[in-house]
Amino acid sequence: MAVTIYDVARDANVSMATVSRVVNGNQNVKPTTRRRVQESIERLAYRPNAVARGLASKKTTTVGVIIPDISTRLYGELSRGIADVATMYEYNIILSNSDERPERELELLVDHFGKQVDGLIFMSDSVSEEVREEMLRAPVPVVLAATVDTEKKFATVNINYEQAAYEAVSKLIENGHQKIAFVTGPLTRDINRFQKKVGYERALKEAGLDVVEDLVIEIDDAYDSAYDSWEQIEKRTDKPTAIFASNDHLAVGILNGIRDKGHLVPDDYEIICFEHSNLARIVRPQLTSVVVPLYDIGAVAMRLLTKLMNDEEIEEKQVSLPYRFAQRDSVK
Amino acid sequence: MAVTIYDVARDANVSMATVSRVVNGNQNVKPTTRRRVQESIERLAYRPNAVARGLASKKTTTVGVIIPDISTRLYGELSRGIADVATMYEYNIILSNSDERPERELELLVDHFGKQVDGLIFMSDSVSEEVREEMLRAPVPVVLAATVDTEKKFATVNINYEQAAYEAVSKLIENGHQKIAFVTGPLTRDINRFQKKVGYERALKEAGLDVVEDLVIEIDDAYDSAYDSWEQIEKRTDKPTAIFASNDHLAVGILNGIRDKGHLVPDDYEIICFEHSNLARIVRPQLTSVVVPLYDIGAVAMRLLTKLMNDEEIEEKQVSLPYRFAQRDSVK
DNA sequence: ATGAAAGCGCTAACAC
DNA sequence: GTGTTAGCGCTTTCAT
Repeated sequence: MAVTIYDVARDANVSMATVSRVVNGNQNVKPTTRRRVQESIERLAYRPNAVARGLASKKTTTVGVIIPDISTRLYGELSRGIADVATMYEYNIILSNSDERPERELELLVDHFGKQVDGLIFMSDSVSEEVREEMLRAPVPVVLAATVDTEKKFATVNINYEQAAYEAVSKLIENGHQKIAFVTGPLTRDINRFQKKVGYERALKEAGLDVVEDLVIEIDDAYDSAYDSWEQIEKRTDKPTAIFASNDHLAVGILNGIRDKGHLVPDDYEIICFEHSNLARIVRPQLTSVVVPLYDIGAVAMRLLTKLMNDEEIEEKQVSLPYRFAQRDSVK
Repeated sequence: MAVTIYDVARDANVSMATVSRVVNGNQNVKPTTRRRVQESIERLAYRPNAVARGLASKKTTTVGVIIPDISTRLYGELSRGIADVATMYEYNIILSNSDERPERELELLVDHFGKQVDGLIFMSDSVSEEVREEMLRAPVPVVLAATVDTEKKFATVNINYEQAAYEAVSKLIENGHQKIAFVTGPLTRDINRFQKKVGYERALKEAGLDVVEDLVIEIDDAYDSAYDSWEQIEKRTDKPTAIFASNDHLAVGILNGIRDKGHLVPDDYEIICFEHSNLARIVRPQLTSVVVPLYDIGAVAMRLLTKLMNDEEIEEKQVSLPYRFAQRDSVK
């Protein structure tokens, strides 16, 4: 049996309450008894049982993190931001992958709340009605990170994807392109449909260009899909001269597709994308892109959550972080 | 206040014990009362409190995962393997980043054990004496994943890095190279010093080649360091004609360094490396490499842990997984 | 098949 | 400044 607070109390000749006080840094303990208790703790190698503490205090110092897929660079980086701030505030993290499946997200929410997390950070490219309702019923604060909440009901941390997409496409238009493709993962995902695509179309319209549905190329969100898609795109009579890609691995797929066919970027085709990793700097030519501050989104989301958990006043629950453009070599 | 097992018991006109039985699927409940209890659970929206359950049962159905850095592809992939098997066996994961810092690893171990995890998976490129001792004292099973344990005291899941390095370097030798550099992250890390470097040297010796310390190029384990290092390497009078890199991002750094100077791979220099991500397939030329089954290492480690937690018989605690070579274009 | 009751290890009033 | 005591919400003997 592990040593408990009671064993320490007996050893130090004090009550459990006093031991509890020194363990929790309560000031109302005479220095001499504090020392005595600390010695007993040391000698017996006492380690507080966080589960018992959690039951008694109703705080677990644990937060839940529901994430689509931790093995991607995007969510790996985001998680690191969350984790570092969590460490700073002495929270542990229970991390679960949802694969963007609404039923799984729902299970996970119930599961995490059952584990009595003190708060939760949720990430997904779209939020189903059931998931939204479950989060609205949450017994603890919830923050959405890099996740679009069209109804503005939740605390969120994002960048303005719509505006960034608009600006990215506008650069391509300024360079004289008339036919610009938007290569994207599933448009069933809110972030693609209601943010990036909308920004893309707004840029086109404002420039007086036609919005051609055929130039919206919806594929699996994977490098290989993008690579393979180029062959199809190139065959078109009305093929694009520039590509706006939803993220960097898609962009690199297109880029390699183009180059492996013997064409040149940016001479024959220009490419711009959202950047989620160092991939954009690794490939040749390096990709011009919108740098998404993933780590910061995670960090700010976690910081926001700590405030919510402490019932602190929040000035603004919908945080929009700045992004920047990295001018590199895939756009002239 | 949340609804408790007691509320359900009163509502269904049974004792807490009976509610507990139906919640836990115990067969000793009359079907009619089972139904009645389930209806009450439904109506009151009762959700078991996992913390209370953990305190009473001494099982939290949570495992700890201590990992160097979740934002890297290597550990992201490894984690996903762990997480998927954990989900399969209905465990949650508490995930913490150590950045390979021994003091932090130690804190984390104590922290996780305090949270009463039922088991723990530990990853690190080297294991300090203090960390080793803490894990030996662990109150629950521990499995090392992708982590070298020279003394074979722990349950581990790995590939044979030494042999793989040996084979990789041998390929380069077969192609006629006499001066082969080993580009690696810090040699303070056991996996580099006692596995990969040893395999590299064994291949050299067996082929009757000199082992030149100058050709062991120890740098920060980062793309940019590798990229920058090429400039220095190239200046040497006794420069290598082939490179064996400790991992793919290092290899790509070297590759880009070489190409940006106007040289060709594999014509001027050949490169082979350990592969931890799809980066090796994304760059041009694609990298010939040793494919490390990261996902599987994670999955097998977690599976092993479940057996240990269930006191099942283990045939072999030191698991060595197969690896394979991907023959691509950076080696002729 | 069901219930009563004793904890699990700790926190948090409250009393002294 | 310190001790007493009543829970926190559940599991788990042990009776019946």
